Amino acid sequence: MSDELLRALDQAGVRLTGPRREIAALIARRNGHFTAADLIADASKRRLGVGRATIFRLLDLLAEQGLVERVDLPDGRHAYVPCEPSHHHHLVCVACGAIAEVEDCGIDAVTAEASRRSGFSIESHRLELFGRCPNCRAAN
Amino acid sequence: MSDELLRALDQAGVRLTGPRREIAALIARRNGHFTAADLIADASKRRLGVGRATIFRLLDLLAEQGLVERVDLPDGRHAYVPCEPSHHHHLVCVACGAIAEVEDCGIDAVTAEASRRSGFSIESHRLELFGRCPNCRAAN
DNA sequence: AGGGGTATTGATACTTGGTCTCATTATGTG
DNA sequence: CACATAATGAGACCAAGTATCAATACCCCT
Repeated sequence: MSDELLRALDQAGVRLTGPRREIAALIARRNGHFTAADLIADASKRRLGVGRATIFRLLDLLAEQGLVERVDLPDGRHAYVPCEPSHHHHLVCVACGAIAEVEDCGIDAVTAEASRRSGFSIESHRLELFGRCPNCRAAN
Repeated sequence: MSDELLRALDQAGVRLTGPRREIAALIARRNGHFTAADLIADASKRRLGVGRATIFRLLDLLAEQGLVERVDLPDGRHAYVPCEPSHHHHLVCVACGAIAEVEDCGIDAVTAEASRRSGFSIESHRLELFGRCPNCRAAN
């Protein structure tokens, strides 16, 4: 539900405005990833009268809070996925767009090894995994 | 040198045209990553008369051959990095833009673990590491 | 070496994803 | 309940990339 997003925004000290509530609801009723264009289309379909800019602004805010994250799909498009604010990575189903989160499962060893070999100090990383979710596998 | 890029393009059966040679030379004389805009600026500074579209088209071609790869920088911009065609990942220096390549060093274990936990079958992944190269570390 | 089919080119228009500005409106604090 | 201030929507703008298309340049063939 969108309550969770709204609660977190409230925590963050931003105003809980009408448009923000509406956009949060749009995000909540999608599952898996979505693009900014999806939200814009949803909003205009329902004649919510919220502006393009407001949608992008809310996405920025949510991203700052770690409630949403931007992933770059293999085809070059960008999508946003709602998620927990802790550090983690995403598994994206290339067939249906479903998302799963995986917490760290050994990446640190990889970054340590890369650091050792290259002499770089590593500050951050980005890992995205693409594949097929159990449902889509079952459906062939 | 740009010869390597040109040779590879020749292998791939594309025509070795004047504009392509010139753009390849521009790429070769950069080190580390660059954006399409960088190349466009280079080209116009030297009055090469090559069109915007041609630059993007060559980048596509090079990307198809795996001679160049697109990375998404942490700030959201896109850059291209020249690289070997084998599967690997990039270490990007956030200070100077230098690039190092690391071959697989344990990622497979991570993807296997993620797959086991989530039930997804994993087809591909993208890993980018950001940090500081030895030079920039030395320079504080 | 030269002709010619075809890949490639540059110009330009367009699209997509996102940001900026600014006058108007809504929020929540006191 | 008033008011300072955050947030909004409209629309211009920007950056990165794609599509179209007539003109050009490769390079294969002989």
